[in-house]
Amino acid sequence: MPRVSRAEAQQHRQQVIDHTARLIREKGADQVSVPEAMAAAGLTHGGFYRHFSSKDDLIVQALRAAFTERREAMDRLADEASAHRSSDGSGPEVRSGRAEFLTRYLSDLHRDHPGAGCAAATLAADAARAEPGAPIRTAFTAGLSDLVDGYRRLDARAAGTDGTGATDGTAGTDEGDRGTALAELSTLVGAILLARASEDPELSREVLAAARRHLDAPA
Amino acid sequence: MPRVSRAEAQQHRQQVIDHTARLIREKGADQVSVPEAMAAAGLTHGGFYRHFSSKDDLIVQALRAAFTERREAMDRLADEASAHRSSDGSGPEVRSGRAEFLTRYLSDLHRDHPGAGCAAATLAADAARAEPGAPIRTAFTAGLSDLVDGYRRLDARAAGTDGTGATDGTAGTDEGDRGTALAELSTLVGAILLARASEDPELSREVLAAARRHLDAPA
DNA sequence: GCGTTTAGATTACTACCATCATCTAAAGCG
DNA sequence: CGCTTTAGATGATGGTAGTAATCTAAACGC
Repeated sequence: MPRVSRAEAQQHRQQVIDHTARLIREKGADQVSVPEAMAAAGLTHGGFYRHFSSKDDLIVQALRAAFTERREAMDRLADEASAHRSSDGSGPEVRSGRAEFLTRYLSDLHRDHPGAGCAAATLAADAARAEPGAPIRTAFTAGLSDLVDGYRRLDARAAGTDGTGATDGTAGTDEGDRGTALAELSTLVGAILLARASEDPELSREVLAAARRHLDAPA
Repeated sequence: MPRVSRAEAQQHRQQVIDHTARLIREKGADQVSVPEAMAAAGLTHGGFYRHFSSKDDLIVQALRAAFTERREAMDRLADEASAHRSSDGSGPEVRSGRAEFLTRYLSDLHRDHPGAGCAAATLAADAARAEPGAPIRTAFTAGLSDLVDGYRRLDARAAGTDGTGATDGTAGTDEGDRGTALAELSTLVGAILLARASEDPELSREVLAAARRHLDAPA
C-alpha cells in the first residue's frame, strides 16, 4: 500500500536504520542486503532509494546510530556514578562508572548479543578493510573518538575532573589519560572479539575473565 | 591447458591456499570468491572442486595456513631469543622474545599489511559471526590456542621455564600465565584492529603506542 | 606405447545482489 | 474538492556468486 504520512515515512526510515544497525553488528557490514534491511522494517526493497542515496549511505548511518547508542549508554552510566558520588559524598564511590562499564562490557550478555553491543568491536574489521577515505572509515573513526571520550569520562581513577569539559579531545587533560583509555579500549575490543570467536565455552569465559583481571590490576 | 603433473597440481593447490590465506585477511573470509581465489593462483574457477570440497573447505584450510604461518614466526622469535640468552648468559637477555614480538605486532608494517599479519586479529569477527560448530569457528579456536601457547613460550618474564613442555595447555605451568597471555593478546588484537580502522593517522599511531606502553608497564 | 585417469578450461544453471523504471493510491496542499 | 506530490510495491536489468556437467589433452600405470 503506497503513500504513507510524512511522519510514518520518517519513522519507517528510522526503523530501517535501527534494524540495520543491529544487522551489521550481527552479520557484518557487507553481509546485509538492501532487501534484508528493508524487510527487517516490514517493507519491500522498492522504496529504498527514496530514503537512502545508496547502500553505503545506509550502512554509514546505521554505523553512526550504533555508536551514538553506545555513547549514550556510557553517559548514562557516568551520570549515575557521579550522582551516587555527590549524594553519598563519602570517600571513593562504591561503584565507579568504569568498574560497572567493564563488568557489562565483558559480560556473557554482551558477548552473546553483538547486535546490541559495541560497534567498535563488531565493525572494526569492516572499517579496517575499507579503502582510505571511505565514508565508513571516517564514520568509524569519529565513533571511536566518541567512545574514547566517553570512556575517559567514565574513568574515575584520574584527577578529580568531572570530564564534561574534555570532549574536544586536545585541551582539558593530559595525554596520559587518553593513552590509557585507548589501550584499555583495545583490550576490551580484543577480548570481546576473541571471546565471541572461541568455540570452546571454557576458553571464551577465560578470555573475558583474564581481560577483567588485567584491567583491574594496574590501578 | 588441462592435465598437469601430480606435483604441479599439488603445488597449484598450495598456491590457492596461500593466496586465499592472504586474501581472506585482506578482505574478510566472506569477501573472497572462488573465481578470485583461483585466479590469484593463475587458474580458472573450473578445477576448483577437484581440490576442495566446497568454498568453506578452502576458507578453513586457508585459515589454518595463516595461523600456522604466524605460529612458526613466533617460534622462530622464541628460538632466537633463547639462543641469545644461552650464548650470552649474563643476566636477563638483552632483547626478550616478547619485547621483539610486541614491537613487530604493533608496528606500522604489521598494521599496513594485514594480508601477511595476524589472523586472530583480521578474522576474529568472521569467526565470531559464524554459527556455533561451524568449521571456521573450530579452526579459529584451535589457531588461537596455538597462538596463546606461542605467546607464553615467548614471554620470558615468567619463572625460568623454557616453555617447551607447556604446549598441552593444562599441565606444566599455572593458570596465571595463561590468563596474562590471553589478556595481552586481547590488547594486541584490539589495538591492531582499531589502528587499522582509524582514518586519522595520528589516532592510528596513538593506539599502537598506547598499547605498547600499556603492555610495557605492569611488569 | 596405449588405455585410463584426471587437472584444468569452458560453459551452464540457479540464485541473489544493487540499482533503477514504472505504477499505485493515498497524503499534502491549494 | 481536485491537483500535485511521493512512499512504497512490483518488476526489470545487468552482474556476480557457488556449484556442477562436460570437454580436452596431457600425465600416469601397465
